[in-house]
Amino acid sequence: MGSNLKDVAALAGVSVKTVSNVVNGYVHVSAATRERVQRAIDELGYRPNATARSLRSGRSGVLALAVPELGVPYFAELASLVVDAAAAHGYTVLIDQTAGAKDRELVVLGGIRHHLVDGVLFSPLALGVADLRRRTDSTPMVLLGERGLRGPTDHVGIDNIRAAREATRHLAERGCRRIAAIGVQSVGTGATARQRYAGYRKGLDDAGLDLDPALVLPAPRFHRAEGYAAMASLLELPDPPDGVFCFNDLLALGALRCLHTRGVPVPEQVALIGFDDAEESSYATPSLSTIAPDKAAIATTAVELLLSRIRAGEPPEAPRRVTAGYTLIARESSAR
Amino acid sequence: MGSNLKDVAALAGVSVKTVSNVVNGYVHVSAATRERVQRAIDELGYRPNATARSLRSGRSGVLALAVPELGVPYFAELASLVVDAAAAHGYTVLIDQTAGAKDRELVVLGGIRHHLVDGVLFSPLALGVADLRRRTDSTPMVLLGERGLRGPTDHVGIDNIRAAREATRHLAERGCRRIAAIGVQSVGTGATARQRYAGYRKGLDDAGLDLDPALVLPAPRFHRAEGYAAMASLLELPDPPDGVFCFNDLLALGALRCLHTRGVPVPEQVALIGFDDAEESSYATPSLSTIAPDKAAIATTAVELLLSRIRAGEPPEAPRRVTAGYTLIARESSAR
DNA sequence: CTGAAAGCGCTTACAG
DNA sequence: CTGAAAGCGCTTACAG
Repeated sequence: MGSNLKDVAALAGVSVKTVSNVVNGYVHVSAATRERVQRAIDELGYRPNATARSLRSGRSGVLALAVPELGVPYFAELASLVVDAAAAHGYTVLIDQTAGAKDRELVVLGGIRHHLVDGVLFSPLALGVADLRRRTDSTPMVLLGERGLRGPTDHVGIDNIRAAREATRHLAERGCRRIAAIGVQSVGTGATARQRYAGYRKGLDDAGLDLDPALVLPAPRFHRAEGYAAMASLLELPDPPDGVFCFNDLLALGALRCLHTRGVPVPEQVALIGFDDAEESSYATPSLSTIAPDKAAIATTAVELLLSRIRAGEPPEAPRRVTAGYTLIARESSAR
Repeated sequence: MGSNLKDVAALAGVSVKTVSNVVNGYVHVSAATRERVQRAIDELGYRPNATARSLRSGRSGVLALAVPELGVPYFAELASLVVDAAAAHGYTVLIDQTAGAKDRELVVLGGIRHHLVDGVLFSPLALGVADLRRRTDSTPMVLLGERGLRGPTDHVGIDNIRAAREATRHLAERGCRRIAAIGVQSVGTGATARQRYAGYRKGLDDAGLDLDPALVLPAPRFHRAEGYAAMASLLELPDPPDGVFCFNDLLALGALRCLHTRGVPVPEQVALIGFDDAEESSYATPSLSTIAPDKAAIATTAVELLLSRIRAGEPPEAPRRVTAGYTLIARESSAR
């Protein structure tokens, strides 16, 4: 260990440049030289120093992915796809968890490990457009997920409003008249929740149903336990819902468990639909209807957008916004 | 953007060394100088170049975590804990997915991004002790998970054999007489599966039950679909099992869904226990009994072991093996 | 097809 | 308390 280009060059009796050429697979090296160099490399156990390489070249081959938490299946699945998509282009991914906390998201905006990261993929929860505008760090960045489209940054996500509207209408078409929503979030944050709520209201409208504020429950973290608790309080209402649109699958799975515990038949008495299509949703009993964003497309598109920014040396070009597709998957939880 | 120490030094009218001192928070800088430098830093928007810093210092502050796939909840939860544990020490984590494929695990052994990674946390599936012995890369490495303890590498995991034995006995104590196992894997790979199988056999012994090879089913990837399929074939046996020990929770969740679909009451007719304690297991209906490894302890211990190796400049010290704890959590799926 | 030299941006002894 | 210089290990023009 510890050998460098110079050692290899000395042993092979060539210049450093020639060794570099061999290591990087350049064409114009004679076969004999190449072999001699290769032998020296093997003998010394030489490994190129990625740090030195990236200091010189200005590229590290590392992307950062900042998400709220890997413990949430949606982000874990997305991370898995991003890591694979990046690997396909020779890039490695470094993970940053923000817990969706504003201060930690601002740190990401400020830039993590400058010059050690060629670009940033970011799924913010708490940040607003104003924060994005205030950003001074110039590392190329692409936003992931379902946000408002008016920011100054490249972005790939799905049309949340349309998808949520469709989910709500789906329940109405199955005969639900009192459709609850679980997952609204406080003002100033939660663009995702805000959009899904907007879609929910439009869906109600489409179906000629009135909004009942008693049926709209918050869930700051989109966790299972919040879905459980929200469902429990909905069931205590004098006039409980006959359908529930949960803003993500974890909330729906929590709600489902609550309904089981209380002996409420699903979908007969209460129908359920979620959002995200976590893998576990199709194994629940009853299996969970949901909106399935095209996560693979989101991941590959985001990586490609980012790499094109990196290669372009980021001109002050207009932000690009890509809308990925989604599918409504009707399963047992809304089959009636 | 693009300013460096030299620019800052010029603007502040001091030497590069002094700027470096201020940036790194050294004590022996006069307040006046410090402030002048800080002003120049702010004015230029100077950000230290992490790459140059690590080339010079020999430390990058980056750890690699290599796991089969983030899509599996156990690894996602572990990754989440590792990222947080590393962050607590000022380290960032880069993710490598191996899919549990031997060739890709060998790449990890060979070393990823040399010198850009200070140390490696590795959860191998296909590698054997022989592969570990053959390793020549000298980047500090710690193995994660539940493997044989005889390798040449630092390791932290739980006592799989004991835990699996306990799980099996748990079913026997609940009155199960024909206990199946889902999750055995082919020879040469799958130390985890092998150990859990060994524990299963001991558990049967403890309970005075005979091993019935017809009740032992393979599952190469530990995925939900495999659990479903294995359960389906177990139900077709002339003499089906009355209890099933699944080698992880995903298998158990797949089996559970199969039992629901076939109308088999759980735990009355078939009791079930899993392994890992994925968060979703406590929300299943019935909730899933399982072995809960102390994942937080595994993550923090592994990070600490690795950092101590990195700081020590890795002497050829004997490998350290840490056994983390676990709990058997009895839930509804085995309550009878 | 190959070589000698400069330099990426920092930190680290070495002086003073 | 501060400065001038060397060097971490590469790659990149520039020559030949």
